[in-house]
Amino acid sequence: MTTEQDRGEARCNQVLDAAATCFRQRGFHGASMAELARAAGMSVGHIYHYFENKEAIIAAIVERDVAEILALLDSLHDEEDILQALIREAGNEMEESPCSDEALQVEILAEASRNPKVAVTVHEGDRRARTRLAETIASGRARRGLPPLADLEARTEIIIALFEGLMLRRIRHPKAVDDATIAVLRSTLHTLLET
Amino acid sequence: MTTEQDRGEARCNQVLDAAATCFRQRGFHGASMAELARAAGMSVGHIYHYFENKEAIIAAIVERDVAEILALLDSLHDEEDILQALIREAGNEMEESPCSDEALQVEILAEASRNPKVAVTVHEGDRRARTRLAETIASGRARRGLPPLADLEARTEIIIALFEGLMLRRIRHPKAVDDATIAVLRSTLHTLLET
DNA sequence: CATTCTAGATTGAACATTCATTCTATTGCG
DNA sequence: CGCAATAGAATGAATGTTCAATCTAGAATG
Repeated sequence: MTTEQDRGEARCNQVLDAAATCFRQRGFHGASMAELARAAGMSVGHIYHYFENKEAIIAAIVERDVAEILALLDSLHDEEDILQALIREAGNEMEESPCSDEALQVEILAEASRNPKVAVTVHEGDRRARTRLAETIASGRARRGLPPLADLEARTEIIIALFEGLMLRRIRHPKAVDDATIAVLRSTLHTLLET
Repeated sequence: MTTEQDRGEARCNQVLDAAATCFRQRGFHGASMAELARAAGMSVGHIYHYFENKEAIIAAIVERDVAEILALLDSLHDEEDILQALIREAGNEMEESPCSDEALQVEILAEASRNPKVAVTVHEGDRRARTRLAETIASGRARRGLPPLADLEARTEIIIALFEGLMLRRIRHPKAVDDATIAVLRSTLHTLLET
């Protein structure tokens, strides 16, 4: 039973991995099921053995994305100095090569703006993410012996906005990365996190 | 001749206004030409009298968007205190009702991430926008008697990231608007613009 | 003035293509 | 052998675009 479940799950992931690639390149509605099938190394008809329809695949991709973001936030708890790790990571994120996930992220947001089911997942995922980030920041400050913030949620919101804006910058201005910009970013985060 | 040009332009704008509405609701590739025609009050075939194909309509919408952003930046020059106007406007933007243009903005970015022609327009528009914003900030500081910034471009980049992130927040967390968040936003912008 | 003509504007059905999904036949495995 | 996994052609619907037919408005004519 476990082996069969594993195999089923592996096949689902095979589809989803392929779907993520196709969706990233072509968008949710530009990528056809035929393309997904090719990329997954599976027949078109067989995809429907694992997913009810294309919309179910889209929903699964969105949920996966939410889970990844939450896992990333979780990993911050392992850092000795959480605040420094956040600041460091922001700069590192900015230096990432542009072939990462902003295309898929933007597609998810575009879909959320017009598909109520996706919007629900995105909103719930966001609620959990910002709660977790707020806790993480509070925890990091406590470790540093800094006083609790009265405006913790507000600062969290602005920090998230900044991170999300940086992602968009990678589409609009892919060459934005330089030392000065990273320095301003880190200084801004320092103000938001450590003062 | 002028009247005919005007009529042609009016008809083009009729199509583009309708297209913007349909694209906002359904996305570039979810909205059909039949829907655009209905919304424009024009026959499907006649749209092709004004635009070569659907892609030309998409391109025109993107260019329109770029022009609007640049016009908005231009209007800042009329302010007595440019820096304060920027800070004030940021808070006002945040308070906007969520039925504004983030859906179309995100769709444009999604398209730019996978359509090279749109990407060129978006990149060029961004280059002009950030140049103009940097000049505006420099001008605002000069009016205040503040010293020029060595890291002007870097600060501009982070400010743009923040504005763009706020737009995404309207999709992910539509209820984010409260006084505390606006206060943090304005404080952050104060640091970036006025110190 | 009424009628006719002409050219441009306009329509929407037709067309060819593509799509998401279904379903029958085949394959693989225990 | 029987059942589950799998393939891919078939299906019906939807799409972007074309094009022949029709409409409209203004000029020309008697």
